[in-house]
Amino acid sequence: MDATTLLDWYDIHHRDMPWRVPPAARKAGEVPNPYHVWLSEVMLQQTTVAAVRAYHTKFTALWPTVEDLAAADDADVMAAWAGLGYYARARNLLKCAREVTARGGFPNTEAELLTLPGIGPYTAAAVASIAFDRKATVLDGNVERVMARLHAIEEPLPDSKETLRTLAAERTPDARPGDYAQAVMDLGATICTPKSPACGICPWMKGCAGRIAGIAAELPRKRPKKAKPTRLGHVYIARRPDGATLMETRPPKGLLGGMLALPTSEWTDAPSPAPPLEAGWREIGEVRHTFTHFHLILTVWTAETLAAETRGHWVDQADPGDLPTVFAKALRLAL
DNA sequence: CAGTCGTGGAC
DNA sequence: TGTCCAAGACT
Repeated sequence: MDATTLLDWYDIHHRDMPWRVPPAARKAGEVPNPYHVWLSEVMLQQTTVAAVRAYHTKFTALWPTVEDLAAADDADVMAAWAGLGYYARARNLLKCAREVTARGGFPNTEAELLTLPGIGPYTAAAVASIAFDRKATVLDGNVERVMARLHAIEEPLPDSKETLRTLAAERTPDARPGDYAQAVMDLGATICTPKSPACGICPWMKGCAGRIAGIAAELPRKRPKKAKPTRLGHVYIARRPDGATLMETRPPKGLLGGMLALPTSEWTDAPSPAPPLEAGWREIGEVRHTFTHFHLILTVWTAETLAAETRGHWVDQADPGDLPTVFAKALRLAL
């Protein structure tokens, strides 16, 4: 029921990831690459390991060092991030890479890391511990869940967050803080899962108050969420005879900010007017997509050519892979 | 502080 | 099909 028990479990059940140094290699003196660790932690924010793997591999191949990333074109980085979601992360990733490069490398303390763009309390603790072996307590969704169950905390999130943070800090060991941080999160991801936790094989089952009380699977409690509204709009795919597609770069802030996109109408609660048919627009179907806080239904229109575009620019080889998913869906419908 | 900000997989 | 949710940050 202590950190050593968990580290023993981690030594056996460690999961390989492209950015990780396995515990055996770390004990032999191998040091993590801070750039790889930072990149992985930003990508992993609210995102599954399965989704991150390919993107992490792609990014380190395109930009092997943080200096390479700092020198990249914004549009190339946004295109490479397309499909991973939460695009403010990509914008902050570039800002952070440029700051780190300007100051000659990553800072190696939690407090200094916290001052960088896109690095909040979780990521600062994760990079400090994993990349630099500093004692720091990570508090992510996994750790919140594990602590809530171990101590049978019934107060709902987010009210209980600071209590959970204190409990997590009390358990953090002086030795192997990086491995420990990854071990707690792995425990949450593989054993202490949100639904039907595998308490029977948990290295911390002895003394878990939530398991003993029979309420582990119900924790952590959470305040009810708001319902998602549905918004409606139109998306326009204009193609030239040579195959070029009219696209635009979205404004630098807000939803899908800075991303390459197809032109659309406003997205409203009530249906908006269809485009004038004399302009040659043809309806080819609809696309449904759900964002974090609303559903979206877009009517998809195509036209062979427009006399003169009023906005955007022509892209010769439109690639759905360079677009946020909602636009990739619409483009695939037209192709 | 509560709202904003994506996506795909699990159930 | 709908709901939940994943290694959160920013405003």
